[in-house]
Amino acid sequence: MAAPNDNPLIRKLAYLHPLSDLERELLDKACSRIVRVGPDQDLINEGDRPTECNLLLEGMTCRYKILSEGKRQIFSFHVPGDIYDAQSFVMEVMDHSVATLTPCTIAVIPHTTMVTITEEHPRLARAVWKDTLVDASIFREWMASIGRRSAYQRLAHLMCEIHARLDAVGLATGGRIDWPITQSEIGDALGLSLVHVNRTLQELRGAGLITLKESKLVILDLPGLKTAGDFDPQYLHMKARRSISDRTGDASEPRER
Amino acid sequence: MAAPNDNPLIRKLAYLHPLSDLERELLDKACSRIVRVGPDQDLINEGDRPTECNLLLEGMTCRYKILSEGKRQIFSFHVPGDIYDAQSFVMEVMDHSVATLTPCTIAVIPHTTMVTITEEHPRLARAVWKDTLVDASIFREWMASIGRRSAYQRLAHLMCEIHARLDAVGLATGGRIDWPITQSEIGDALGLSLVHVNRTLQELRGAGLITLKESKLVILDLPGLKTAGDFDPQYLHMKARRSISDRTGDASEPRER
DNA sequence: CGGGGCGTTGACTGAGATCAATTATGGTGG
DNA sequence: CCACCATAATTGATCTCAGTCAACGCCCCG
Repeated sequence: MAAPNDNPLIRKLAYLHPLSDLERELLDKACSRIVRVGPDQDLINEGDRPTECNLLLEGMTCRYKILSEGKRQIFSFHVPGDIYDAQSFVMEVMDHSVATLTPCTIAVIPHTTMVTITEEHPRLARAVWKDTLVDASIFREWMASIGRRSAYQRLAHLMCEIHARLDAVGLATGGRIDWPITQSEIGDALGLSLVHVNRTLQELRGAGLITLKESKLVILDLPGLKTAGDFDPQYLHMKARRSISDRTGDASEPRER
Repeated sequence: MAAPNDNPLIRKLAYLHPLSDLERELLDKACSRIVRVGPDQDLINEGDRPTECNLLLEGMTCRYKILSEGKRQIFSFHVPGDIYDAQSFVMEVMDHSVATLTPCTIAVIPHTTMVTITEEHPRLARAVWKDTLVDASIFREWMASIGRRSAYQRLAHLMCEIHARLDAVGLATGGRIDWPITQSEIGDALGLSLVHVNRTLQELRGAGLITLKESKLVILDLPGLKTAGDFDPQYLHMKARRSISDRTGDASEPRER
């Protein structure tokens, strides 16, 4: 966890916004404490007043809220490089919760450090701000999915998104990605019942677009899946055209898991 | 449009985040050019690369996206005091459009001004940042509505939200607010068909919760409507308990349309 | 080897969509 | 002041996608 380019946050922010060496170093130093957490653990709860931000280094988390009547809505899934609670740095009280889906490795950044860094380095503040705005853009796209797309489209769209985001941090091997999300969680994310998710998944399999078993999703036909999901990655605001896995000169050592 | 406290943005930001007199003055100066626009006009389109931000002073606007198949999803409605395109200052390309619902008065703030102000006044930057995060929180709540609430709950929830936000800038007279939103627009915001919106509105009327005609919404039973809509205003991150309309010293002239 | 989590399947139900008119309503021009 | 037109609201009939209920199988783990 030492060399700046190892840090997936830096990789991602640099992707959104150019960073100087000084800025990279600052960011890297900010991540002092590293924590490991098991699966299905709450990291933050609605109503909390956090004093630190968390950067996901490994694993997957989700944000959610429990409504009255016990229904759950999942707002987003998070991949390495995401500060899934950046908002806590600006807003006092959490209006939703965050939980792990898998075992996770998390870097902790005290708010005090965030304040110092962002007040002294406005460009860095903008980079983090931009990251929170990309979040908001993703929320909007999900809203559009839930509000106006069919179950089949929603599933396909979600898969394309997760694939694109994992690919951006080098965690997609071709169309193959980790998929630790249960059908019940997919349902709560997409506003569907678990039964209907199951049936829709089978449609996607039947159409030859995907394979999904043992928490591994293989996208057999990415263009087909994008079409099926009405997926246009513009809302993710990723600049580069080539996926990170294409770049050979980048010298971030390819690490196997 | 001269005296700082006339500016609904300053009123709202101060509401979120304490501001110094210097900061208030800076913000007020930033709003140089004032524009008037008619109803049902696009202000910004998906794909645009704006060079200025817009502060809504009067009227109501919405953000939306047209999906393939021509379906529309409305992401939010905006009331005076909202910088409905603050994100354009940080992200180059618009991923959605903005349109007026009513005739609007808008203050234009060049990005260059925004950059100067926010880089020199990090606290102001945080105030605007916070505003964009409240936006994101609202998106999440809408997502929860569309994904997990019934049509009846969604309608009630939306009405409570618009009421709360208008009240926060002094534009609610008791339970009475302007409601320039057509049933078709409600449908596109809440993921419902226009026909079903109509029927659900009649249920709300029948339950004695509201009255709605001639673009005026009267909430007859606010606690009842909140219960019906599962509405908890925490997600709006408003600090004050009292509504602005309670404050008598504020002297914002009651203006008829 | 028993139990809990996850996935799968079938049968039935229902909230909300769609289709198709019909009726206000609010301008607009004569 | 009134005819006219477009937009918005309303209503009825029908259909369908997705939810609910209820089993059952699989697999991992204690």
